[in-house]
Amino acid sequence: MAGEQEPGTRGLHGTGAVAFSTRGEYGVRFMVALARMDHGDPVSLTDIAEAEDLPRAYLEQIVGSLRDAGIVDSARGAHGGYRLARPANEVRMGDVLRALEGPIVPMVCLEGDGSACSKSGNCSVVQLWARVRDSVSEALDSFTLADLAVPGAPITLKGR
Amino acid sequence: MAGEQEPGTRGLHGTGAVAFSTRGEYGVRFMVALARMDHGDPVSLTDIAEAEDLPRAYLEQIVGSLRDAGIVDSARGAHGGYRLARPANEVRMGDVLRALEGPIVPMVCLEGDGSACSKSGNCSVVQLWARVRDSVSEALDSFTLADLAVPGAPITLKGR
DNA sequence: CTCAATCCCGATCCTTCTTGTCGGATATTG
DNA sequence: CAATATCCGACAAGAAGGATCGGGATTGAG
Repeated sequence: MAGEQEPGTRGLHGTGAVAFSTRGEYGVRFMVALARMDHGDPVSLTDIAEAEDLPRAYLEQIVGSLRDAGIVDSARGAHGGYRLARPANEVRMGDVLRALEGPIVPMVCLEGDGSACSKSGNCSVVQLWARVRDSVSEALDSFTLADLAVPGAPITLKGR
Repeated sequence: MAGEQEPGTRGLHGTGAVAFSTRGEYGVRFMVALARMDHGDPVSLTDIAEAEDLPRAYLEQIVGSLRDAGIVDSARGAHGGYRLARPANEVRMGDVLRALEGPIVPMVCLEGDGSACSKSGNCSVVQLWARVRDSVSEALDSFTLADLAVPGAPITLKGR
């Protein structure tokens, strides 16, 4: 019996700036668990939710984003469940996080094509936000799912 | 002139993940404006709020954090206002953002000394979040206020 | 065919955070 | 003292986050 969780009990994840929400946390934990449990047959959401002690119904919503992004495949019906759409070492964590949380956009003025900023062109501050955005993307993409799913493996750093 | 702004109208800044709030945006814009206007005498909040078209009362709260962090000095009374506590080229933007938004903590398990994570030690995912945190800090600290406050923007088209 | 196991999907709900506003207290200058 | 500022705490509307719920659609097994 995974203890019932009350709504809005947890608050935001990460007390300060640049925080990912539980979508990011739960989704990543789901992916890691799936990568470990995926041996060919689909793994059911219930199994993963229990293994990771996550609210099943909520996780269902989150995994929908991963499916829509083509990161996992789903199979309906009895003995259905989820599988990795690609080998774990071909799944960049940046793709996972972007699917879960949307684009990495630290400030409005970087949205879309950048036309949102009225003073585009002579605004020097935008370079700061752009640098942050690129740094986060690089950091996330320097990990693959395989890096996180292997139990005892030392993390080998790529890039940088 | 400065049109009244209604509460909660704007929403979060940055549509996706890793977004800074308006505290970060307004605070940085305040700092840049102050750096440009600071010629020895204190600059009043009203002047800066008007120049940047920001809600004055709200900005007042935000600037309080900068004062508490020792990033700006304040002078009360007539002809009072704010001054940079240090030269602009000694003010790292990381310090500014941390003062405004709190510590850079992408995920709860990194809070404080890291003891918040129950499975600390054998959790490989924490390294992902730590990398993100460090990347953001480095990116922010690679800029000083002087980099942003210079009038001729760095990368815009070069005039003469 | 029926049934159980699953994924799928929309609606709803409560809480917390964000984004302000307001009114007054306090300090400083002239 | 009067004018000008910063300082400070309380409060409020709205958005976003974090889930729960109920049912619908699919599939495999007996």
